[in-house]
Amino acid sequence: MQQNDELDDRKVKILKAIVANYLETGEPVGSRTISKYTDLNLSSATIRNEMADLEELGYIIQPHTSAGRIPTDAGYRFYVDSMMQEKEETEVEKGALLERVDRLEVLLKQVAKVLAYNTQYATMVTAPKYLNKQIKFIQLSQVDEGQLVAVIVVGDNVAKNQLIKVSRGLSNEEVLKFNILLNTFLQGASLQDINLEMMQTMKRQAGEYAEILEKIFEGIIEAIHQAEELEIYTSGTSNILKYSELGDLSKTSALLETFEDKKELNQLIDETLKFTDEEGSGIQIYIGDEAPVQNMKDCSIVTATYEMPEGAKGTIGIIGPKRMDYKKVVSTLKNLTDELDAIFRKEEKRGEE
Amino acid sequence: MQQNDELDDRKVKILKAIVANYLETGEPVGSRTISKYTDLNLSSATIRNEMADLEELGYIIQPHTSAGRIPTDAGYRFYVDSMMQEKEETEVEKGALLERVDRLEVLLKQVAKVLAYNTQYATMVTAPKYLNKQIKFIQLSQVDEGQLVAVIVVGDNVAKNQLIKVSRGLSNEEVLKFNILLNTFLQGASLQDINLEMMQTMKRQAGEYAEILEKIFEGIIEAIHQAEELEIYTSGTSNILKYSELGDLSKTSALLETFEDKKELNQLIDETLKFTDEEGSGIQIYIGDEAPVQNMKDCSIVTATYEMPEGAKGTIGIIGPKRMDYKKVVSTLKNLTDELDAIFRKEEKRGEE
DNA sequence: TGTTAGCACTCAAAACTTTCGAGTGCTAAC
DNA sequence: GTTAGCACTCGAAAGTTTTGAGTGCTAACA
Repeated sequence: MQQNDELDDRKVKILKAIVANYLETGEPVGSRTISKYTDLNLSSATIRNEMADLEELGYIIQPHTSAGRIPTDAGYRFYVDSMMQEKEETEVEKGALLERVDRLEVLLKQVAKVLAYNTQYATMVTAPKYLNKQIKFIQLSQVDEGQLVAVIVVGDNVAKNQLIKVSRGLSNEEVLKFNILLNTFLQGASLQDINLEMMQTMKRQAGEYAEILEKIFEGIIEAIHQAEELEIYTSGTSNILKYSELGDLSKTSALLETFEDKKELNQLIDETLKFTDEEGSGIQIYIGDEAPVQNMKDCSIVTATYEMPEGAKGTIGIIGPKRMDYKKVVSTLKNLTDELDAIFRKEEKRGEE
Repeated sequence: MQQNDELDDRKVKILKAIVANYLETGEPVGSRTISKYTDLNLSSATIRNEMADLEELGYIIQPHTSAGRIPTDAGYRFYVDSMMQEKEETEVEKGALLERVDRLEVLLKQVAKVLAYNTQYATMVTAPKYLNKQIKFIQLSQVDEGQLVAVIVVGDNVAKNQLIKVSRGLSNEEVLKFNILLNTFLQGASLQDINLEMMQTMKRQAGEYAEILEKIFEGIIEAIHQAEELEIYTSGTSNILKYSELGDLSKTSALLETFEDKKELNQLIDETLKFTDEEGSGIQIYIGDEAPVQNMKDCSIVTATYEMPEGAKGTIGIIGPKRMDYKKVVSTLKNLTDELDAIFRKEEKRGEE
């Protein structure tokens, strides 16, 4: 059992018992309950004394006189920390969670869904963040008289196309010339290389085709966006209703909006990716005020990081009430990232054959 | 003023007043209120008699003895019908709702957002449903050693690409051969033409490249999906909390799920597109049980159809409480579709230059 | 000195009661 | 046909009582 500067073994045991009990029941827990709940064989009076100490130390609090105690954020934090140290692998039914799917997008949506279903909380999953953002390939082709398609491959995995309408058909020769121009300037260019000056130079050289070029640029800019801006998939947002202490409608509403808008979730993801190297498991827990998103101050967030063979990293997170089943959530999350890793490794092998 | 088989002018006037008043206040409306509210100059007692008749006819109902009356679905329906007949153009602030954007997807997301913001209800917008679903163009190119990209253009507006990893690089010649094979079989093919038999034949001809072909097929299948399966953009779902008679958490939750899952919304869209040709305005209103989606039985739905120059049609809808500001919603919706139409027309001209 | 039994006290939640008033239906008179 | 008047209904709001879980303190005990 871990030691703590201010907590002796007995207090630790009692605190844990309080938090565990509160997680289970959701009711403030009283001294008598703990007296029976633990194997300490202490009377309720003794527990009361200890509880008074724990309250003074800021780990638990009384919602009102004559009620039991509930954990403060610090109390939750203590509980979670010691839980993570113990690392007792709570076995959750494993495997077969994910169907085999081919497209990353579909897979990730499924991950979010499965996780939401298993935990009954709101979940989010981000696509992996690619690091290599060079333009690898760019090609213009004629679909038919008056319509062109530009294909741009950015980095290792993002391909983007842009349909372009033109007033007249181009000859094969013209298309070829165009492709040479594009490749000369853009192939291998890193995205920040593409600036206004370069665009101007290209336009000059393109002469009468400047207009088409303009549209291709649009396509490129979008491809950049897609490569940079993380896709975020959410699921189970309606679960928020189930745990949000109903009554405070405006907070619930704000939280739902955060999920709909998704922009704010980026903050959360940046935060998680920052810490991902340090710890092995890559699992992080934010309790209450620790959350980097304002609207989640009343929630707890558990996140995990997964990694693709190429090194791209993504985040999986669940957002629930502070009073959540941390053990189950953590182990479910672990399983899921393991499964993901397995799928990616298989995928890689398949590609190499 | 319209005539009705069972309602004389006075009853019509009273019914309308009841509905209008209830929409405003949300409170059951009593006889005294109506007596003052209308210009009929009748005492509350007379109104009471009329109200008793209207109740018997099923247009209004008393939530409990000693309360005022509220409209039934039939009452709402009557009100909405006569409102739509009158066609009084309630002027809502017009124009400048939509920023100019280039990509359809971005535009439609914005439409959903703007509408949600203006009405404070939940909204959904679908991408236009294209009718022409032939494969128009298909091309394979080599990105680099070991990676190919296949581009498939379906119909007029959907381009799809698929990255394909292969174990060895292909020569230019090989790529060329491949393209000839693909185009021979697939170009101009309507999507239902592509069947197992065709795939088998192609695979035989492809010989050692069968594996690559397999992946291209995957890409095609996805392109089909994307062309067929409507993208649905939703916004303002958190507004549901604001009007859902709070207390019935499970219904609210179910409704939120419907919006998250989106699959069920398809039913609604199919329904709206069916009726779109008949009426000029293309605006339809579903009240309560009229809704084709189970979870919306307690809501009203107002939908409008917009049309792209090529004839593709899409749906815009708002989902709110039965007690919604129909006039405002209808005119906002009209404005928005008008604006959309304008944008598309401009777009078309731009392309033709 | 740490533990415990006992007791007075607190206070939210639940259950019950009272009051209030908006609204009704009916009847009789205009 | 319309209206004034009146007894009646019943939900909502406000107030009251009861209940019981839980506390803190004190005094006694090992």
